Amino acid sequence: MDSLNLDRHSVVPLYFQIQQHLLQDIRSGKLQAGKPLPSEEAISKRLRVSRMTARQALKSLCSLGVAYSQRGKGTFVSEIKLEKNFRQVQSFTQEMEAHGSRPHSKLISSEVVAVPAGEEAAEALHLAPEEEVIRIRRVRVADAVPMGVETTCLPRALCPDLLDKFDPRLSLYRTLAQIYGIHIVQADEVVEAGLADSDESRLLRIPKKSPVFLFTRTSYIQGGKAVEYVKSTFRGDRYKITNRLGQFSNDNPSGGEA
Amino acid sequence: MDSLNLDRHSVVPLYFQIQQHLLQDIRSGKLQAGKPLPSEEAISKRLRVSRMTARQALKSLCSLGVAYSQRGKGTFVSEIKLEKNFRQVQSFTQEMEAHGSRPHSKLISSEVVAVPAGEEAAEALHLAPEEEVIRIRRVRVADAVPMGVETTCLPRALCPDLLDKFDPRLSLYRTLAQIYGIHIVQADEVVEAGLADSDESRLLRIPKKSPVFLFTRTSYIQGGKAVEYVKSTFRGDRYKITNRLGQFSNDNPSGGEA
DNA sequence: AAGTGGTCTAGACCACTCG
DNA sequence: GAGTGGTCTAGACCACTTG
Repeated sequence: MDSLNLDRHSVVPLYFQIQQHLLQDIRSGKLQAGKPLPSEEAISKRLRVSRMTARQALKSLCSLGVAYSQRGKGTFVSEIKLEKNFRQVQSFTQEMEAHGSRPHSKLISSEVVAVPAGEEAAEALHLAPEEEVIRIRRVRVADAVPMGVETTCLPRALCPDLLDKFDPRLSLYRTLAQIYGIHIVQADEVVEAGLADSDESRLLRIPKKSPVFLFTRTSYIQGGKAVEYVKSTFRGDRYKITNRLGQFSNDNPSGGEA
Repeated sequence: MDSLNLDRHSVVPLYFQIQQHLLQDIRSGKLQAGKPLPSEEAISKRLRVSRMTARQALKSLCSLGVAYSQRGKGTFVSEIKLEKNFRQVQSFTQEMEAHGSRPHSKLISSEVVAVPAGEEAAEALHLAPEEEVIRIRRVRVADAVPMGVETTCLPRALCPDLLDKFDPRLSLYRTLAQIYGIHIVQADEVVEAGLADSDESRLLRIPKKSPVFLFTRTSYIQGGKAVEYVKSTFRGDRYKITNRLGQFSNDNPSGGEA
């Protein structure tokens, strides 16, 4: 806390400089789990910022999950490790890279098709009748091991020339962001447990009726417009799901009593 | 917006009264998806609160996921439905009730045991050597259909007389909260896809080698202390997982560019 | 140029926890 | 009673978007 020199002319907000500094102290162990962080008053006085700015720094640590506040007591370092790889909206590519594996994909097919009304994909993407979608079917591979089969549908209107510009071995999400400015920020996902059919077992090189995950995912951009509908099958013997549940952002003055 | 009378002497914070009012307008359709919410200025002037208070109301809507802000443009109603039942930290009981089913449980066994060091449960709960845990094994039932088998471990030190006071047919989480003041606020969960063994298939009344989910869950209270370790097996034909991914709480001034 | 959200200040009163 | 976080005020300057 002492050694921090705030740069008051930086474009980086003061509260963010403070947040980063505290985060560093937590990671380095200078601030230990369960111990109180400096109070709003203390930060305010020592760094000569207003209390609201100090408060914003502390609250941002809370919403990151590395701290928690108790009225009348203080703000404390959480014992929960943040650094682990929990599930976010991310492509297979990002997920595998975060996990230390080298991902790539084998293209099975890619096409432009008109989805009949009533089909799941048309429902999920709110397509107009007979609106065209781009459909890409790929085998997802990590470190030369086939992990899953994935079929992605995107409304053609959003990315008309995707099939010309997209190298199907690379990350679709990165391509969408770089070329079309489409940033997926949220996804709804249904996971089922099932058995591999003959097609899947051949592509994934596993015995028929092996246990598999069946994913159905709809992805959204900021504001909630659906831009992607994906169905995929992943190997149960090589793939597992890691979730972190809870951690409500309690903007509820009751503090979340139930 | 017009008809709102703020109660300035209520214990309910002003920002929360405003938030609730806007939430109602969104749910009723008076404020439609994609349309701008009243600006901070507008709320501030019309309701005669400071701009920071108006801002807090709007930001709380953002962190609930029902709105999003764009610098220089405004704050808009998100198209994403919030009302759906997404996965939170909740007991089987709560999950089934939210889904409209009547849950109960059949006790298979309950005991106090000393967990050998090195075992998974001891690791997850950070138990001292030879520390005792309470272990409860139950079949989870929804509307008379057996859904899964669940084995829960809790450090005995936290709830010494749990086995006397807990009706195993009811919600464990509710009992922990009511009797011991233990509020589980977060959980880490690993999900695997597998096949039912003979024991599980008998208890769940499904064929052997049916597809199942295998859950391993560690639950935490505020501050990150682990209080529960659960392993469970759920039917793949009757149970599915619904997740909402993403929705970062961006306390990052960059706005989350990647 | 006008409107918007993002940040910041320097105060204030309150309810809560703890010694 | 001293210290803490929760709420609130009435201003301010900035960067950004849009017409």
